[in-house]
Amino acid sequence: MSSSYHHGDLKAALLAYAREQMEHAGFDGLSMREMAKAVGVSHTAAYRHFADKQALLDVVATDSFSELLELTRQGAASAPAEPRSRLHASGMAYVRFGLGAPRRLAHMFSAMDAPQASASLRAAGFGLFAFLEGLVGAGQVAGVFRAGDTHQLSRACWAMVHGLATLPSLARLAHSGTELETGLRSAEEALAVFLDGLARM
Amino acid sequence: MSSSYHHGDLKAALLAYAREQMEHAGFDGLSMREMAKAVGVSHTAAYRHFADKQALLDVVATDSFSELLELTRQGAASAPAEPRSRLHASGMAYVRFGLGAPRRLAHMFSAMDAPQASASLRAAGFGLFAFLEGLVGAGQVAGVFRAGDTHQLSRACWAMVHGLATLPSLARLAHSGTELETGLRSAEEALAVFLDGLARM
DNA sequence: CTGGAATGTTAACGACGTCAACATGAGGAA
DNA sequence: TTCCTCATGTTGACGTCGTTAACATTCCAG
Repeated sequence: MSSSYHHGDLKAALLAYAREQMEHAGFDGLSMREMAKAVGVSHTAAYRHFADKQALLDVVATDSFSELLELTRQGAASAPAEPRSRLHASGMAYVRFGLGAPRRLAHMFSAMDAPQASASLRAAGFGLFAFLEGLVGAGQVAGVFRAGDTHQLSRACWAMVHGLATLPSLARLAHSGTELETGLRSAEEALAVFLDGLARM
Repeated sequence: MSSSYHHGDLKAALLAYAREQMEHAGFDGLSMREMAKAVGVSHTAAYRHFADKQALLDVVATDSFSELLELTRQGAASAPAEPRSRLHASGMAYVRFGLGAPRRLAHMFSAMDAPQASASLRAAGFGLFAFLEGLVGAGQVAGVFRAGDTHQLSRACWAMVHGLATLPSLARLAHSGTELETGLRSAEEALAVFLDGLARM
């Protein structure tokens, strides 16, 4: 029967495995050879679909940016149609993503600030920022956010949210119990502080 | 003469080289073998001073936490003796460190959230947080910061600052010119927003 | 002065990323 | 159908890496 000399959908299988294992892998943990074996194919098979390891991981990062954009969009959409609530909701969606997939989030950014980052990866990251900038700008137009350079304020906002999503390594350090719940409660409070500052004075 | 069978201060030389090269190294770039060669010693010599590569990098991270604590301390000390100014100054010192050594900062946190992180590494990270928490608490006692769980507020504060220090990968993405200057200006504004929110209402 | 203890070297092993050469199969052209 | 071609997968090899074991050299305490 030789059910499979050709795997059928090797590319997708590799991406799925990489995305899933990225959290469990100790450091870089996942090697080309191990991924190939896990998917039931011989090492170097992946090279028919990806130029090298970096290219594969870049695609994971790109897809993850799209996923995160979608999550923040849904967050905003499911909130009251009012700037502060929308920004809050999409920020919390971002934080939830980060708490659920911390290593993947870290990888997304470490992949993006590499000089060889692909155009599509950069575009995906920029798309996420653009969405956020739209939310901030809308609040300014509505007169409920402070005036000022929208780009700068949006960067500040991203930094706040990204810090909250990224930092909970420290929650573990600070002897907290339930990691996820603690992280979310902290994020709620921090965002409130920031948004109070963002409000027009 | 055999000027050097024994290097003299191999441990320090390795740490210095690793700290210095961490920024230039592409990915993990720096290998045990390459570091040994650069320092003028044969591979495996490092194993007389460090259990393994992770141990060496953990020491770099630990030292960097101490360095960062010292910088934030100096920042606070050189500011007007008033809570907001002190918090602002030490936050900016943190951001400056992050803009100057982005990969090292990233490494510090990736090292710390590893399960095998050494006790001294965790202690160094916690010391930095404790210092920040002291600044926030002082502001609350003085009545100029909003009331609330000091621990939570401090986490929020750290997240803000850490995001600002970490994110400028995006500045590059957002077609900014001078990376460092832009990052610092953004950080100034973002911190102002956050601190306005932190102020007692 | 001398014999460990500290430090450094050489040689080797297995795992890794990647390339080149080869094998297999799917699908269109005759 | 038959055959050809190209996409896909495999095997084998090379150089590099982290790490260990066995050996060499130097320092220092007795």
